[in-house]
Amino acid sequence: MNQQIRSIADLDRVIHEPGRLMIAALLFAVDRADFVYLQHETDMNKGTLSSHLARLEEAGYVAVTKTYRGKVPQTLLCLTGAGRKAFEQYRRNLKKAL
Amino acid sequence: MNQQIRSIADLDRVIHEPGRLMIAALLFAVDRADFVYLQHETDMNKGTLSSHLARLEEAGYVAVTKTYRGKVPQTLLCLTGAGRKAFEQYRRNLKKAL
DNA sequence: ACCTACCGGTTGGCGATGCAAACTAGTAGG
DNA sequence: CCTACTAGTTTGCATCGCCAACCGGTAGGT
Repeated sequence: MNQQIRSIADLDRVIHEPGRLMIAALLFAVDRADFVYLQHETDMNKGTLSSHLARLEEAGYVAVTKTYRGKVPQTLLCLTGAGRKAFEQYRRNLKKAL
Repeated sequence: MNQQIRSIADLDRVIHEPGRLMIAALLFAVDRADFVYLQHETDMNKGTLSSHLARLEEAGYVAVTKTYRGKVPQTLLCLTGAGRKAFEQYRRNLKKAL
């Protein structure tokens, strides 16, 4: 099993899922975003977005902060250190492979 | 929804699955391989490999040729034109995104 | 006060998917 | 004949992604 192929087999499945990859890529770039922004940017419905965020949080890759903007609730998301690392590692692996 | 993110959402799920991505990358490089070679190269068990190959064939991305090497059966795999195209498109999309 | 509509998000149910164990078909050796 | 091996395929299950329905709260209309 050669090295390029190995790096594909090692891809982090949490990040690999396109929905979550979009989220990770966005948060990696902007560092902090709210739920609604992500929803529009990724073109996912709320349910899908919510479940992907839950998965990323559970993996320790994003931090979720619930707050209020005036009187309306707002959920803020940002990548954790582990999240940035995982995303960078994921990118390296893919580059090695392709 | 910006362009980089769009290109993630457009990733071909048939190719995106790591098991199949390995197969596609290998076949893209070597152009023709048999089942056993793929199995060792990808480190998948036969069942997994078989089902991924079936999916790729059904998508029209790989051509499956059953033949014999002496008296033992041998299944040869190679990427079709559509397969090469899909793989190249997949690579372009990822590069745009990362 | 009540009703309706809307915003921000979560949960439930279901169909699709990946995976490995079990199975099949044919070959070779004892 | 019996056992073991090669080369794959099928079956069953557990997980996953996705959308619809739901929930809590706010704002506006009557």
